[in-house]
Amino acid sequence: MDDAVRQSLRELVASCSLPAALEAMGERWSFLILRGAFNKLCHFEEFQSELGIARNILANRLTRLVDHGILERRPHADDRRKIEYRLTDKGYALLPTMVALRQWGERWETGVPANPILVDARDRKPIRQVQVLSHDGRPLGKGDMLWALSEEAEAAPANTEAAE
Amino acid sequence: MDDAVRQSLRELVASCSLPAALEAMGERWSFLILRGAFNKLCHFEEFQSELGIARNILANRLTRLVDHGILERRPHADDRRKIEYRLTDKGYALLPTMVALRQWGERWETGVPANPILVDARDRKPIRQVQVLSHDGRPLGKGDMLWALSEEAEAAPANTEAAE
DNA sequence: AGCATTAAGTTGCGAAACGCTACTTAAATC
DNA sequence: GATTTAAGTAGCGTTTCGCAACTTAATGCT
Repeated sequence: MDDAVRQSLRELVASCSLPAALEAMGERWSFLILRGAFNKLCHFEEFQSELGIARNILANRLTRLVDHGILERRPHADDRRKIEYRLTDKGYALLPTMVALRQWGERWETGVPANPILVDARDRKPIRQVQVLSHDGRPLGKGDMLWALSEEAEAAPANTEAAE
Repeated sequence: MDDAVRQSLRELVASCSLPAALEAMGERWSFLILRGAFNKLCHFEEFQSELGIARNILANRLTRLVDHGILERRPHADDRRKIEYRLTDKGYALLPTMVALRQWGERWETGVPANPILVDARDRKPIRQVQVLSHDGRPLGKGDMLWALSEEAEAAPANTEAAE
């Protein structure tokens, strides 16, 4: 690997937002708490008993996720002891990441197609595998992508299919 | 939340493969090492100097990723000091997860569309946002999915667009 | 009103993971 | 043969994790 390539890789790494994402979601339990929230858990004690996580760690993770704007903390109106944790839009935007990770685990770790499975609420058919797609919808595999400066990139056509 | 719902959630959690995926990829540095491998890093010293990770931790992560079949360790033929770490198919299968996480970070953490960007190698147009799609390609958002026993689910039609 | 219970944490402390620096080992190069 | 390179390993201090017990405030029970 020559120096020019190495240098461009270093720049690439510097401006990558993967570290930023991991700063928010990279600690132990963060994704499992998120999964819980997707599954309609919203109280401290629910998370604690469902996940079996230590209480101090749970408290720490919840405040962190709130600080990052992934969860929203709201005191319950009727019972002022209770506090509800709810996903924000930012939190919901992690759905593709979580589903992709789960699908990978199903395919390559547990091996089971798992029961229950996620289905489309409208027709109850199983959802697709999450994949990386080109602008016109072709699935992209390992050799099909490269890095380009945004100046070099072809102008992206308005996505015909809805964006996130 | 009544007991029936709670119970079904507990079963759901038990058979979810997210914990299995996190067991393989949930530790600090794992995703960054994976990103490095996607970017064609393959030697110990390359990972170390690009990521700035401590040597003992790197050694530990590499052997873990090899043990999980995500990376493959192969001694170099010409120079027997060198060892190459390469992604296996199982490792490449994490591409959607990684891209989804990076895109989320771009959109919600760093805010920058980042430079360089990932483009389709064929036409150099930016790739799409990774999203969860129904069997027929509709994007699915927060309320559009539910859990179903595989017996209950409608038979999935053969995916017209290629699977992973 | 007084006591028990519930919800959401906090505290203390031992165990495990992390990070830094220096050292080792084997192969290649000078 | 001496030096450099590649890939680790070892020692040790710091941080995070995990468990159990404790606290605080609101609610419910009689």
